[in-house]
Amino acid sequence: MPKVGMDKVRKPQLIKAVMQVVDEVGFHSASVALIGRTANVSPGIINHYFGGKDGLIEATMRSVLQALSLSVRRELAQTADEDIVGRLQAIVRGNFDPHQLDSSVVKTWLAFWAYAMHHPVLFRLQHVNEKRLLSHLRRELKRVLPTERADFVAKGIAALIDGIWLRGALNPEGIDSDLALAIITDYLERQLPAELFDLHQRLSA
Amino acid sequence: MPKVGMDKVRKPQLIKAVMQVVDEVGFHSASVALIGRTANVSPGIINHYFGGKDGLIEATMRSVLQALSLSVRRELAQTADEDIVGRLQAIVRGNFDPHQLDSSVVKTWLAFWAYAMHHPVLFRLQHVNEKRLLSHLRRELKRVLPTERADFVAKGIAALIDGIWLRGALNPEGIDSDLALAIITDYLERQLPAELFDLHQRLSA
Amino acid sequence: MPKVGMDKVRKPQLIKAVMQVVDEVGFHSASVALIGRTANVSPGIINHYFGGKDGLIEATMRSVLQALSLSVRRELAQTADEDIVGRLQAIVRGNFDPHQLDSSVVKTWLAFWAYAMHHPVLFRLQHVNEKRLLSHLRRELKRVLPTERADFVAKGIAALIDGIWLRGALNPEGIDSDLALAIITDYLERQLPAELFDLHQRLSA
Amino acid sequence: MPKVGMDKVRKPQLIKAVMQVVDEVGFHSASVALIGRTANVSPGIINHYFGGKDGLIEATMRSVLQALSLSVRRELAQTADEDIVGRLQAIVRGNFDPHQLDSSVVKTWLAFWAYAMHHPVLFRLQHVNEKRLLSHLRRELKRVLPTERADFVAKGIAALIDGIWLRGALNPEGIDSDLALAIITDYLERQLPAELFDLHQRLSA
DNA sequence: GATGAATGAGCCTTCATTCAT
DNA sequence: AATGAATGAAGGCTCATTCAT
Repeated sequence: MPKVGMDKVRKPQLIKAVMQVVDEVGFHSASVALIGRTANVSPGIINHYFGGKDGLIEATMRSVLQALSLSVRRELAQTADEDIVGRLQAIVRGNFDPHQLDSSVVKTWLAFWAYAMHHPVLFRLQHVNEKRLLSHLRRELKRVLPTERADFVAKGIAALIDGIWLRGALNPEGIDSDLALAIITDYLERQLPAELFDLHQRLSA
Repeated sequence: MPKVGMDKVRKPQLIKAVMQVVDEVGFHSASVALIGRTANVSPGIINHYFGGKDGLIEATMRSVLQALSLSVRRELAQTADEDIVGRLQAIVRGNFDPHQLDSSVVKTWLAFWAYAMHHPVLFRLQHVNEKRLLSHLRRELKRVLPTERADFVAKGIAALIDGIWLRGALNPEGIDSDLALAIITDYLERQLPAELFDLHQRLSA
Repeated sequence: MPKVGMDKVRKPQLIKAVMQVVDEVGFHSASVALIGRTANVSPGIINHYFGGKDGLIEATMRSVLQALSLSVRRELAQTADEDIVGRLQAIVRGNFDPHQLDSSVVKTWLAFWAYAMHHPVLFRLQHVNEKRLLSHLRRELKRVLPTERADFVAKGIAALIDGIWLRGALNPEGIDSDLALAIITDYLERQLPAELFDLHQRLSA
Repeated sequence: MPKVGMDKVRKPQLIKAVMQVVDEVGFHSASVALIGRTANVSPGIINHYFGGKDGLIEATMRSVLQALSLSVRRELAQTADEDIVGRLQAIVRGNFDPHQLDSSVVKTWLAFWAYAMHHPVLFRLQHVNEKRLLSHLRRELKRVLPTERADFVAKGIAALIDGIWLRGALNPEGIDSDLALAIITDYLERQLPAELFDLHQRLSA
């Protein structure tokens, strides 16, 4: 009697194990045997569900990307459409979601970037993700800035998000999401009309 | 007597080969056999000069870090001490030196970050490097901003530098150093007194 | 489900292959590749079962030691407790058991000794073995000789056993176990009271 | 101006280094690089003087064999021809010469035996050595015992010599040459006419 | 669906040997 | 005579993958 729907159980279980192993020993030491042991399954099963190690790696990367995308969309969904400052901050908060700051997720991201450089599928995935952040930011900024300026500021905010994230990831003290929000809000205050902040104040109250 | 002083020739030759291989096939496929072949030497020589693959990797990382440090110092040396804006821009230019934007260097940096997470020696090296950027920025900013504010702005600039660099590295179109300078100069203009820019104008003329 | 209980099959199979290879090409040429080929398994399996070549070597040495110990105990078990001469001869016969004279076993012993000098674990194993022979001999001799004399004679018999064995191992004509028994029995006749031999005669009849 | 007669200096120097290295790290870890370093010469020189590692090993073995032969001959030369017991003891003393009990010599012997099993040249050398001991013993014994008996006793003495030597080599407490002489003298007393010992007493006085 | 024994290619490393100097 | 840089084959080991159960 074969258990049905084991996909739903095994796949996330293994993806989580990959991140845990990457956290503990690094991507370069993440063997199928170790991942299997961490997930309490046999190494052979990875082939069964993912068609090989590469499939598992790819699925893990997709999972990380989706989690980020979900975080941002969840934050945006909770913010009024008129509150442009709030929406920009929501995008920032989504990128600094506690889950994204988890050690295993952070290390998986770092490994992901290095790995993606030589893996067309992952590279494209990552590029889509990168453009999505920019597109989210631009959408809001265009409502209050000329297109060209909106592009410019969007790139600034995106750089601040990724830069703060990266520097925190490489720092023993970790990522300080409050400081991230403070730096980026300060940036916004100097780029956007003051009225938007008054509006934001009123809507948040 | 055998050839002497080959250290000076072989070590840079092998370090360069590492970066070339990382560029071509990725860090995870950079075997000593391939590195040796790329450098036109036998694989065994790596042990002779670096005591093993790890020694070569470490030496490569140190080389990359030193090159960056040198770029920044070179740019700073060419800028007048009174020209605070110019000095901040020099730091930015140093970080976006053409050599740092070379594909093989970019990929080595990415690999370096992921690898350093699980390699205490490299982690410390990388951390020193990270703090140095902040310290360079802070030194200039403190001359015109209150300490606390200088710290805050230094973190912003550092984040912009690393963020723009990272996003460019992950982008098929590469890193646009002119745009980087524009974004960061724009940031500075909104953080620093206008007189500093007038002074900069005069000194650069 | 995969085949279970292969330990019981593979381990002795590989240990036997080690001895065969040592016999054929010598300890210094016994590579895991050759051992694997001899056992008709892949070289990787040695890691699976023994954790590495050293583990296999160690297991082989233990096996050789245990076989010797077993031979002696088997011979002793077949001899009446009162028949002291018979028991001493049983110990000798155990040491010259046909299995111990097999070319592959002989060469493994020789390699073992040289190797054990620089391998603490094996050295201790070998030392325990060496003391056990002495202890077996002493136990019987003390029943008919003063303690000090029993010690002295035990050392003589042990030396004769090992000396005859060694000289036979290094001799193209091999080990002559009948001669061994004759030489040692002659030694005993000159060290022990004649009545013991009369008793032995009667009990053997 | 090439130095002449360096053979006389370099060869013994390297042979000694082999034994020292075998003592320190074991035969299986005695690389030419390590031997060269120990002898304070470059690794390449081994080829120059011995035509390769094997030549050096072979020369070392020959050296060990010759030293033993010399020890025995030296002891015999100091003993009166009529003193048969004394001459037999001289042979024993030669075999337990302090130089033969040196740790590096002991370990070289052990390695030698294991290695000789698969090296025809060394095997023959070692066999000649083995026969020489027997022949020395037999020559003396035949003067007082029937041929067949002399053969038998010679084998007993040879076995005692090698057995005591081997057991001492494998024992952390080392080889006790006084005990060796005591055990073998005891053996002789029970195999040879008492008058020979009286004669020995008188001649030694 | 799941196991883990088994494979064999590929890795890093060691090492005897060669050779330009 | 002597060096030691350089080679490249061979070693032990790791690991993704396969497959009988």
